[in-house]
Amino acid sequence: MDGGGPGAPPPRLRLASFNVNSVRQRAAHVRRFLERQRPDLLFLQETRCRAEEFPRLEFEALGYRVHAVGQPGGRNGVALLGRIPFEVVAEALPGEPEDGQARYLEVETEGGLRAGGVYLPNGNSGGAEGFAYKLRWMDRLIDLAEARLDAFLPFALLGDFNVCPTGEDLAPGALPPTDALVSPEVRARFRALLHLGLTDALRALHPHDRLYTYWDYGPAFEENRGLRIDHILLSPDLAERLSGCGVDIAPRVEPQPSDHAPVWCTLR
DNA sequence: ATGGCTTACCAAGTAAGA
Repeated sequence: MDGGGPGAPPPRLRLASFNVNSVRQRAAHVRRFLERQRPDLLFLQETRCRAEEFPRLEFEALGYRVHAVGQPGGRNGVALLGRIPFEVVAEALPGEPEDGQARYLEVETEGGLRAGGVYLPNGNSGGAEGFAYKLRWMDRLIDLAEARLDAFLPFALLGDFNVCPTGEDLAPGALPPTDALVSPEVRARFRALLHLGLTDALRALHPHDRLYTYWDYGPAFEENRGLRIDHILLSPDLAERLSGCGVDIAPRVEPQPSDHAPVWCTLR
């Protein structure tokens, strides 16, 4: 039923992504999410610890393999928790050898799936150079996605893209029009990813819903003044298999939450 | 249009997040 021999259908997969805003502060939220949803792959962003500081044991106890990519200083950080075997293909986005920021992790799973976890620069800090870094990072991501699609790999990108793709993807007035999350150059680069042939999974299944994945700390959540900045992008063959996709707000309702909520999808 | 939160730095006040 679930994989196996020649001609067998590929197994059903659940993929998810969660910006945790410190995995050491949010380990219990992640554990409850894993227990409830049992994703096959969960990409984390803003883990904010070195790899050796990652609280791997409590996830391994739930049957997950853990691979963390961190950096000194308590910034950034990405990781993968996987219930299926995987091999790490990349621990950084190619194209800028001096880039020491822990923002990308790519794996190949047992079933031949290529999946990349993304923590795209915010672009509002660091002045002009901070914004230029965001644009360069997106150009590098476009180059990488093009190469993966040219190779006809079943390919998925999941993570915090720090982009509201359209005006439908943020509450009215939630951001000033000059913000780096809604800038025309940033949105153009996000569209360039889609034009390569990637599908925005959440919008594919919920084209007109008011869906957010981030709400500022404070009254923003109860007022539903949010942003849709966490995304799952699927190559054409994976998009054909897309059977469900959503935002899980349960971890955002729990005490001491991350400011983001997880996004997930199911592939038949 | 921001920091009114939150976090990591590490012990007081920054910097970053979005």
